Amino acid sequence: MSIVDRLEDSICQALKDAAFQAREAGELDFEQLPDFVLEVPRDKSHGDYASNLAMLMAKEARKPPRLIAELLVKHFRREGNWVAEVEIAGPGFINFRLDPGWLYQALPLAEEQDTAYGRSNAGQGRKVQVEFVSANPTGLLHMGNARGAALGDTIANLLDAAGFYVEKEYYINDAGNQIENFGKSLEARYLQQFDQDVPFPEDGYHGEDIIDTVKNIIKRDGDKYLNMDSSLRREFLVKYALEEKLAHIKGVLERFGVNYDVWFSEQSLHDSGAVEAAIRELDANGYVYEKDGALWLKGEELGLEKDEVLVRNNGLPTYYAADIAYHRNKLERGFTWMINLWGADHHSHVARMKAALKALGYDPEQLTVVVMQLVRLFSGGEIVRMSKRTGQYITLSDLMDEVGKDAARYFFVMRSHDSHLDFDLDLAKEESGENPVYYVQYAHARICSILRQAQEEGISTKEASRCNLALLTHPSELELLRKIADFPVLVREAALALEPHRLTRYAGELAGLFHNFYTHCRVLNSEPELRDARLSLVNGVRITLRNLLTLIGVTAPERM
RNA sequence: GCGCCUGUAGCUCAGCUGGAUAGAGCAACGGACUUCUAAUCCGUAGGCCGCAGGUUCGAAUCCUGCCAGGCGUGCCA
Repeated sequence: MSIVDRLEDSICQALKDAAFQAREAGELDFEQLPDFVLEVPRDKSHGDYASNLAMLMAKEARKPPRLIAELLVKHFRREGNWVAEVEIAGPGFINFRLDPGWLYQALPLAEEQDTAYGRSNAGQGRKVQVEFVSANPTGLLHMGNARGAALGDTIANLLDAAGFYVEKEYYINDAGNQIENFGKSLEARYLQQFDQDVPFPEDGYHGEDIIDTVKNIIKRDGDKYLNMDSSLRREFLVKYALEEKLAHIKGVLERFGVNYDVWFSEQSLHDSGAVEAAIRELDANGYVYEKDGALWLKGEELGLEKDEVLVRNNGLPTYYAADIAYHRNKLERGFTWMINLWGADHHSHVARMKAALKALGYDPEQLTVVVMQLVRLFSGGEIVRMSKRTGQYITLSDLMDEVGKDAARYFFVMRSHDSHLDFDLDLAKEESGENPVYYVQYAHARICSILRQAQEEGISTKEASRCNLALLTHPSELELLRKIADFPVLVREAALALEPHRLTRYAGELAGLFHNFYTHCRVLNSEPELRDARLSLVNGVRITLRNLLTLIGVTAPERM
């Protein structure tokens, strides 16, 4: 448990005890304590913590909030919770001022836990799966996929740090219509390479990349597929192209710092009969009927807007049916929490997926879909136009060439997932503090520089617990300590909320506090005792920054 | 039409389960380098929190209606 949690728990407990004691003394009347909060006030003059308990009790106790606050304060016990002062303010807030001593505990803790600082056991080993990107293996990764990759990977990192057992998975859509389509497109490009005048399929894949793919095929196998039955030819072409595309996607994601535990093939669900089995189970549960030669799911009965097709009248199961089988498979593998990252264009699928889980007898709450809004690229203040029709777009690979992995990952995580993301290419390339990534990385590099020089000057680093940390009294030092102490709470809460953007926000704040400290406090030229305490502080910031950047998938450079 | 998301400073966005006087970064303006990396720091200015009601001690936050933008509303995925 983090020192912040411990502190907050003990103050809350003392508040509750105070209320019960007041009741015992016959001064206060209530049945049950309301759900009150203990929070950090915006305004520092309101102390380190404030509680609204007295105001919430006013109605039931039929006493003015300020009077209740007085009673609570009278019975409030300060032992063991670092509370130095208690005061009543405003409409009935109880404000607490703490002995700064509690903050100093953060440094020995961070130092001792080192790379584990920030981790917790909130998840208690619960088995969770994060499925993300899952782009069709028929093309290249675009900006939407890139955002999904950065967000998904960071969410997985967060959950891992919060004590969950996490597996990352990529669902390969290697079946169904789009593969059919892919085959037609490949075939057309293939034949075109031999100067045959074949029309390109209307809904085909226009990307230039598949022209390269067929060229590679020709390089390897020549005209082997030229005089061949069309369906057989497509089968060969698709098989080759899927392998190539998938290998490419894997490579790009690896370069982006994303490594999956499982690559799951949709086709395998068809081959194993899992799709059929899922439909049978839905049927057994009474949610399936036949109409117009197709099999339908009784969506309306499950709260959907309309019924949905599971198997088309041509006998082929829909993507939906396969997805139902897929999620059933996930649950059968023992995951009790499934997290999917989907683009906003798939949001209507969320309700359908949850309805299906319900129909299978599972709790829909076991699935959380993080829906991401669209990404717009900006360059020179102008939107970079992308065309799906012509296949002209900036890929994740291009983006990394342009701005680097660190900036790309940081920028994608910076915004809340349900907010549109304007990605400023110029800013991401900028090597200055205007670029939020550099700003944070620079703080880390500066710290490393100080520690390096200390070492060069032969200053031996002392353990935090052996330093006189009470010498750290400058406001910028206290704020830094407070921020470091908060880190484990931040990680836990960002994980449970599935909100990685809290990390980048915190990163900017922590780096800012450090830069401020840096200009106001000297480390190496201070008196030895103070110097050692500050070295310890700076080291605590280093550990926190490094762990933080690691969660985001961004490097923490020692020099810049 | 219906469903989901969004609307907060000039721009890009935070604001956790409702809490005290609404925040950050950038842009603007004014300052700070003999001293551990100026890729930095400090200060100033900037707001009917889309609009209108409601809930209550208290609303950017919850509810309802409206306005604006995005996405969706296939036997596509």
